[in-house]
Amino acid sequence: MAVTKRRGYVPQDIEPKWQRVWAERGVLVADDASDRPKHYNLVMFPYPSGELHMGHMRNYVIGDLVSRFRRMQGMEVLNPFGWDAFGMPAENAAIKVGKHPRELTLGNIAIAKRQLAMMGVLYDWSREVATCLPDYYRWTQALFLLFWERGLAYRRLAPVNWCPFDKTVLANEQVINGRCWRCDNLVEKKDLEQWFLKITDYADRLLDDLELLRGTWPEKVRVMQANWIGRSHGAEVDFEAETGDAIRIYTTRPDTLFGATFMVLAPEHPLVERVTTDAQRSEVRAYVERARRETEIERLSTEREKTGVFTGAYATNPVNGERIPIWIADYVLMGYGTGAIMAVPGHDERDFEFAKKFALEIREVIAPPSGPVGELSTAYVDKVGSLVNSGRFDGLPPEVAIPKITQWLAEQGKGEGVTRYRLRDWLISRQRYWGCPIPMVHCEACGIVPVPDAELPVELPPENKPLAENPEWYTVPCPSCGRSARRETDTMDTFIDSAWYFLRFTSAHDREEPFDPELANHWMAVDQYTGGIEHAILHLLYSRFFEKVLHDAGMVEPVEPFMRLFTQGMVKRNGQVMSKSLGNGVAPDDLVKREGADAGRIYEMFIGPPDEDAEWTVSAVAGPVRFLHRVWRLVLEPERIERSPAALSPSDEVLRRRTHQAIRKVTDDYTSFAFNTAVSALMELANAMQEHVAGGGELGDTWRESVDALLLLLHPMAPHVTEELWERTGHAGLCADAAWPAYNPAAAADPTITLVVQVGGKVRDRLELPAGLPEADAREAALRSEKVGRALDGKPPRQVVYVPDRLINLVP
RNA sequence: GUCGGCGUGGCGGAACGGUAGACGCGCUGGAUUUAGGAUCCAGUGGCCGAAAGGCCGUGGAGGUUCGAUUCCUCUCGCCGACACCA
Repeated sequence: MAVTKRRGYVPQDIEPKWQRVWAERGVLVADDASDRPKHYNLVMFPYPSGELHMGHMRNYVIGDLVSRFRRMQGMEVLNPFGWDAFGMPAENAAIKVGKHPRELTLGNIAIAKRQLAMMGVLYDWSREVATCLPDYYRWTQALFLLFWERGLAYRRLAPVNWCPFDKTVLANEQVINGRCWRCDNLVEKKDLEQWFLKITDYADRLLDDLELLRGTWPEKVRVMQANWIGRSHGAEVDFEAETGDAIRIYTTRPDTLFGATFMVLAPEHPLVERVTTDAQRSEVRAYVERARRETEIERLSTEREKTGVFTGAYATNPVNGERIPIWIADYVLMGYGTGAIMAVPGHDERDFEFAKKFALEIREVIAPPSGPVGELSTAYVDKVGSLVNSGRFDGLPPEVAIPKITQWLAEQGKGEGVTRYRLRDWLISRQRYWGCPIPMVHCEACGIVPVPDAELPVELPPENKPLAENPEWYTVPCPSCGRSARRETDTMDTFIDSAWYFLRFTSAHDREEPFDPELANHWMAVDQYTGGIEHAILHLLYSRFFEKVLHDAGMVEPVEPFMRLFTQGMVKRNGQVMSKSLGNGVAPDDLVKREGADAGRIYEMFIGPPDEDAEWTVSAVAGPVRFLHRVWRLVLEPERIERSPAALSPSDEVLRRRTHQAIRKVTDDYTSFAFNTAVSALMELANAMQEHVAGGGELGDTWRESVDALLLLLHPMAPHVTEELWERTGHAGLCADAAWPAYNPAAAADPTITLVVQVGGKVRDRLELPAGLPEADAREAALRSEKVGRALDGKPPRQVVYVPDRLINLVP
């Protein structure tokens, strides 16, 4: 083996060199026309906020590892990257430092790009996109118009979540416990004309198609999405108020209709004013006023005691004609169902609590299997038992009564079965500057007019101020009649930008359409998508929605965009998530300077299971550093070069076995994202090689095979050092281009095994025996053991359990 | 409250129902070195013991099994998501 002159491992000397070579040779530039099997490997693109730290890097290192691994396995890998570059933080930061958001954003992109490169992370940069650039957002606008044409974009007056700090509207999903997801300020309610995307039209498919992702998406994420969509089946029922108004309620428990002893309307319910009696009016108004002023967070607290007020009015229960009082209470939400409920205190905890507080009747209509309780001390909410006090439905189990009563209501014209969702339409209007303008014009004569495709993009003006404050920009001729009109000044939620970027990557520079359907169909769906759990709901749900709409529009075949999803855990330091604001991030620059990119990458994979959070321990990086020094020495330093004898020496045999066992283990671990144990397996291989050398083993063909395997297996994790050693050991091409080593099961098989001998389930001895021993022989060998004899006390075992090549258990 | 996830040495963590603690950090002892955050060898869960060996041990209590870190039931603790959705 030709070995270049020995020299210590100095990562800083070799890393930039190989980064340059990979870039020059276009390693990882995807070929649309390749006939190798395609593998679309994608990591969630980031918002370019400035310096990256090793917390961010975990995602990119995993992605890079997968790309390199799949490529060596012979796949044509598409591994693009881009920037989710619109958003309010850039706008706010820009104002603070007196720069333009574009300038700031592009500067941040340059920083991040350099940091990715110094970690040896490769992408097909020829496909780079930034959502804030016109050649991208032109197509975001085109897609918005497509949604509009398909009736999936609409505008309406809506009570919206308003963040007073960011001065914008937020989607429901962006309100966390009543606070803004970005700035954490309390969110207010406001009525505004807003743009929505009709994601509710796709609620069923978004829910049902989660089945297609069973086993390939984390169960946790599937459950979160299902809960978010929140489909429930129930019935809408009309209760007639004494004013003659029908009050429609929604219930999932029509079987409890006979137990409805009062009704509750949300304070915002439109019929509140109409039904309220004069005597109660001032009290009701005061309550409604108070509810309005209360913040979401106060109102939604379950801890809080129920409040409410009687309207003075009554309604008729359609199933039994009973007269029941109508109350107002803020525990009923206008935003769900019909904003009105029938209250069944006997079988609903909230209604029970309310009834107790206001001394309203509690009636038992579902008896548990043990029989009616009579006086209920708590709401009985289970659906087991049978109906009582429910007229001709008495005796039916709830599951049977539900469809029966629903059907009866429909026949009587008093209600119908309905399906409801927790999912709301997606509010996409934002009222600031740094976002994708909604390509619409408001004309007094023509109404809302879409900007013709030929006039796209609607470009942002240069001034960094809300579009609504920029008359020079928003005053335009109507595309339809030519008269002076006003551009839409809302921009789109940035989650739209990221809801289709994976499609744009398949033909990133297409000038005719958002993406080329043929190329999209070639590359889609994404084979492996990797990112943070924080996007479990929003980004993934919206992307799935877009994929389905574009599928329906005939633009792309797959109905799901991401075949496999992996969500990596966060990297913490001192118990807290690495973040800029906490100042506890580990900078890749420092790491590269000290330990080198490769050791950093290995440490990041070795730190723990990749789907779990991990604690960054500075001293522990030493392990990977030492490991790479050892690899370097092992590969370059042994100087005796001997010819392999015809037959393998015992040491060679062991080495060969360990090598093939490592090939199997590392291949499996990379495939199943068990990167931490893959590192262990590689360390074990290096230790085996070390033993071989120390024991005076031959450095012939077997040795060479081990060296090659070590470098190839290690390459996806530590690309620079392996590339350098690959070259120094006389290989012609790049390690990155080399084929993944083949696993030979015969070579990995152990000729002897350690048989664990148990007596009564306790380990008493371990015997070195040839593999594949028949039970009788194993038993004989076990019984010969002195320790076993002692444990058995001379008596023969009553039972013997034999697991070939592993264990024999003698039960006395 | 509901739904998830997780509890294993001083630390990060391994372990198809079959040798608990792989691999690494740290630590202890030794060897070696003109350089490197060096390197090499041995040891390192607890208790008893000079040793051989033995006993205990995966948050806790039960259960299934020849055998349980792994499966089941209950329970405690931590973390996360959702949270008055009728």
